[in-house]
Amino acid sequence: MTTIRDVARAAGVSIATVSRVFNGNPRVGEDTALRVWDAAGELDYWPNGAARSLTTSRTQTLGVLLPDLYGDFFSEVIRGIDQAARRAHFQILLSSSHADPIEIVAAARAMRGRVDGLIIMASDRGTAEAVLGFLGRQPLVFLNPYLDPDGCSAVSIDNRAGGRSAVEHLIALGHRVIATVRGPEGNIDAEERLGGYRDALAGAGLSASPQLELPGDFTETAGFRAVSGLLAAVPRPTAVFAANDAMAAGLLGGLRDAGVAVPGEMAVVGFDDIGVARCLTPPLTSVRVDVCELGRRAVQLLLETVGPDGPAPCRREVLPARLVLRESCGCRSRTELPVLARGAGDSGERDRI
Amino acid sequence: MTTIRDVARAAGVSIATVSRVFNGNPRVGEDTALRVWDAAGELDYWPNGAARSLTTSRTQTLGVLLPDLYGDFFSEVIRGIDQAARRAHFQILLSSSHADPIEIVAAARAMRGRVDGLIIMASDRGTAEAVLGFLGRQPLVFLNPYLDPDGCSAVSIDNRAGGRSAVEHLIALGHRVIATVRGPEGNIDAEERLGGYRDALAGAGLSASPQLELPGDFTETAGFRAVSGLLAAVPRPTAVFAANDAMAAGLLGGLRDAGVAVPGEMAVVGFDDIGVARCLTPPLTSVRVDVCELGRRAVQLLLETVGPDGPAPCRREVLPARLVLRESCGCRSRTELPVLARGAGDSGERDRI
DNA sequence: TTGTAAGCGTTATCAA
DNA sequence: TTGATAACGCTTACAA
Repeated sequence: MTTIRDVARAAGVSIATVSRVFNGNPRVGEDTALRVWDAAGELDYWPNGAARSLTTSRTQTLGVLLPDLYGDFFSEVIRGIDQAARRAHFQILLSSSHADPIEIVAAARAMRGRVDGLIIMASDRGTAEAVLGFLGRQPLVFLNPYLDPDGCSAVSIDNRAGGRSAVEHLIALGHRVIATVRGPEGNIDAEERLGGYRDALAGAGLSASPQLELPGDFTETAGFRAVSGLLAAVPRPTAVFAANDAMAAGLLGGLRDAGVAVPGEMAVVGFDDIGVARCLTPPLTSVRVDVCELGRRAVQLLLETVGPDGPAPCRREVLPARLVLRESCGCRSRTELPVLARGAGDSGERDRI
Repeated sequence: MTTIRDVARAAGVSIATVSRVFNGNPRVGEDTALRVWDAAGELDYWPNGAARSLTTSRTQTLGVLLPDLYGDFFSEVIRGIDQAARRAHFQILLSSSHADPIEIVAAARAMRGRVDGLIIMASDRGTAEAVLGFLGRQPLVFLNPYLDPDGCSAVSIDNRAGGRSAVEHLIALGHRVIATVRGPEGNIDAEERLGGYRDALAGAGLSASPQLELPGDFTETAGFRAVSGLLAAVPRPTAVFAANDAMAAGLLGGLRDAGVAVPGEMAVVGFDDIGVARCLTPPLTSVRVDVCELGRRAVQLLLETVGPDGPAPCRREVLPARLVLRESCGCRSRTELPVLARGAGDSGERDRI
């Protein structure tokens, strides 16, 4: 491994000068700088990150701790984080698939001295508490709706409003018995979405009922499995709100297999608006959230905190969630909005399309 | 920030002793060790990673460089890498969404001194070449079918065989005019899958034709858009092989909107077997690949290389791709295999279910 | 069993 | 504009 010393020797200067050149210090002679760049190129030298961060006590790295997350949601968060971090010349140290507080705290501890700050998504309240307790005072942004307002910053999605708008729409369409498929027990986002569902029912004077709140875990299979409970409920629901699109997709599959017409006999609404939502049959009405932006904002907030201006005051941001109407809720006929045309019109909203 | 010195002072020992305790060195008195742990706990001390890696010249970190990747594929690769890395007490420094060789090489360079090795997925051959050229001799595993057999290790999916088996199945079902929707231009996996398609046609004495090889970019929208070309081809194809499931989903959506019966008038096969494949209408026949395992194997190979036994010989591994039959290819009627039952039976093969 | 001290590859503070 | 040199926080011979 070539070090700064090798370059200094080759260029006939001191290591201080080489360091200056690589840090863009203007007080270096032009020809000297050129000699240094040449030597460095020749020797294929690049400053050692560990050594650099030891002296500067800045790592240019953000730690990212995520729970056990699947599919599009995960990739989009990371994409957003990665984009924003790279733009600011930060790297990201990732640790995902954490099941419990112990694991996530251990992972955070192992990042000591390697990161300038942490972005943490706690799957449930217990984890969030544990993290706050153990991690004391280091720059930290939660990817959660939550918490002690002045403990740290947080960005979240307006899950509650999103869930409410979905169910309110179903109510506006005339549905009176509306079921939901819940996310994992204890999951904060899932709880908020459920809260939105209940809010909407309460707002319309409809009563909630345990038999209408079917268990789920965010997987397609959970959606499939929920179908039997859905059809067994008395009175039988005419609409169902799934806490995410994977489960909504499972519902659509299961309902098709059971011979139940959607939206005729059962309206379905999902949450997340994943890419395949409009490819399902019928195209899935869902609540769109900009998960990528969620990641970007988290980085933004964290960089404000670790920035040169010293610790900025904590902030909380909530990103909107917007209902996207398609055919699975029965609000529009297919002929009104051919999918091909819609795909084109949507393109500005979804960068992957 | 508390350092080893603070702990030494508090415990009344030298810094060497503290270091020994934290490194599990057995030559430390039992009571001394206890005092050190106490002091460390009290002061909330944990060794600084940067400093540690500077002395040991080991970072316990793996660099991961990925191209612009979407959805389930991305999350699963990371999941696999993360799992295997954590098990070996390694962290991962991630940089994704790289569009071109310049970017990926720059990102790799910025990781100097911060990682013990690199896992790189090059989207196209140009990138792979560039990486090999610039990164010279540091432990490196490609997540690609590829390359200079003794330059470095590589793990890949048997895209070619997977594509071939999908198309051979269509041929066995009697289809004679079979189209494909290609992945992004230059993408290695996409090219291999296309190669498999062509192999199968050639093997059956069927002729390939440019008008049957529709352009695509791995997005649902590309699938939607491919429908018009598909239906315009003369003679009209009776089956289509999509280079990934997102595009296959788009095809299903587009064909439904166009009023073309699947599989009756058009059989459809995808690639990847993403979670929602069986929720589509009709359930999508696809080629299953264990993407998570791909990530795990990459870590395994890399750890062999950076391991204490010195640089192991380079290895190449190819993971199998297996056709999963569902209804979109018309090979089975729905009543034969109710989806609910299949979901249960499949559970051993797919950990998320 | 414990302590002293020499690095590891940088940056940054002095002088020159 | 440059060069010595002292940190940075840790590991690890080598001594005691």
